[in-house]
Amino acid sequence: MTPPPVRVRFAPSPTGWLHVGGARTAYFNWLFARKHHGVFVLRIEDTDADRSSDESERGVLDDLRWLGLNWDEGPDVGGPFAPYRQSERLAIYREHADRLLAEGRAYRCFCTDAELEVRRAAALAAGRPPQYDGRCRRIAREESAARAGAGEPHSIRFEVPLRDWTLADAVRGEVVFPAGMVGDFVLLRSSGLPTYNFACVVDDHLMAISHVLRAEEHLANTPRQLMLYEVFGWRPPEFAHVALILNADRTKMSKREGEAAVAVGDWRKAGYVPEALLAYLGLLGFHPGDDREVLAHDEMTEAFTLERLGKSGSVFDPAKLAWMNAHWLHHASGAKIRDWIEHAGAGFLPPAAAAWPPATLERVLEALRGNLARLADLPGELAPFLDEPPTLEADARDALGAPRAAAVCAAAAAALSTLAEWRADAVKSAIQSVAPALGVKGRELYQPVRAALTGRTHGPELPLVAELLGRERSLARLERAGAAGARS
RNA sequence: GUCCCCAUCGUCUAGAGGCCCAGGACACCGCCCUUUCACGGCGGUAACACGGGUUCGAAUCCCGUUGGGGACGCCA
Repeated sequence: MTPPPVRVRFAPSPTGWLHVGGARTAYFNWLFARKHHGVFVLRIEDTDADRSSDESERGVLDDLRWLGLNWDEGPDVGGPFAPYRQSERLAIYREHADRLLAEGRAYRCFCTDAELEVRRAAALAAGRPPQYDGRCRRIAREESAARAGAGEPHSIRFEVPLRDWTLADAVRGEVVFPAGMVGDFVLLRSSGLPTYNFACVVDDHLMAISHVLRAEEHLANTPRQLMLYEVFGWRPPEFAHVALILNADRTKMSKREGEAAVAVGDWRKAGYVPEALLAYLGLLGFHPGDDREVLAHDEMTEAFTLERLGKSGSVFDPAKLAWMNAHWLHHASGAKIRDWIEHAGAGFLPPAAAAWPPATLERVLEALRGNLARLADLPGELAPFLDEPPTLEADARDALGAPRAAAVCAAAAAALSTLAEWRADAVKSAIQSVAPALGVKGRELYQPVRAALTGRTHGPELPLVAELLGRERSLARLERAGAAGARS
């Protein structure tokens, strides 16, 4: 028997922003699809009418696009199993619920929220599992139909078979859920909207999903889903439950005071690049099997297997993410960084720099990349190339105030003004040529020059900076520093 | 409370009975490179939760304890 084609899905609920845990789940699914030349489906689980919003859906899709996790089928691009928004599939769920009702595998429940809440609280207080007691099971079919016909609000509950359920999970192995673990659960709410477990199973089956990779918090849902696959006579997909991403105190990662940002959008706004975020996330709970610590998408695709997913939760470490981001920036070409700026939102690039010819911008970015940890550092690092005169930092003011600083700058300006060609190597020799006459070298020579040229005492290699600054600006800045010293 | 899951350096992890008095990465600390900040290179501190088994031999297998987490909803 040939295995079914690989079809995986990411199924966010549009009730907020995209969470880094969701991003990782989406990434794993995307990788798995790529690896097996399968299909990556995006399905919107907007069955919680109160909490779902169009704005949130747009935000989640936008973050996924920013991450570069493109989907083959979804609400915006369509596909053979459309629609991909659960709120547009209500008739399908109703039809399947009716089928179970007719077959006697489900029943109408007329209990109200208030009643259920009271019983839940009582059960908890008495130390019993807070599950539904199944009382509406006993309502006769005729009475049930009559009450429904009279318009009495009701939900449809699944009649849970009392037996053990075994899940063969790709990550956890065989997991047995003992009988009685779950009570009769709701399939269709009184509002007509389906619940998660029901809609999920119906859709996964109808959309021919072959593998479900999702967070471990859904592990306990799986027996419910297995029950539904069985009553419908459907073959369940393969399941792989990925361990959670945790806060520093090892609780499930959530937005809290003093914790790392959980929203993908927050990292985006902070100037992180999508490849770096995914490279970091991809190694939380997954290991490629060798000592590589930074993997690009192609390498991850190649390495990715369900067997190499870990079982225990992983604490999210912002310091390592920061390192990962800096690493990507340090190794990127100027063109790549320009790409990121364009793609990640142009907000990080000062307008004056955006107006440069692309080639100029790329050269400057390539010179600066070693000093960039985040795209948000761009305005600061570009400032010496934009401000005229450059803003003097405190250290730079001190460097220019040093005994021979003004003389060095004046001499450097004189030497540089004779250069035939304005290139980094020539600039370097010219600067060095003034050293013997003034009796300075090393820091004493370079620091005043750097301070005069950039307003700072640190930054990329000095001759390169001078080359990028250009002859006019460099000479003007050095002459100004030299003259300032002469006056004092 | 009940059920399920998990347990190696501070953190991410390698490790599928001898290759491990435990390897890599981040962070931290030294040193080197360097005009500076970074980058890079070299080195260092730092872990098998505990107790019983099984075995010639256990981080690795089994049992228990402890700890942590997740789930138990007309949320997903």
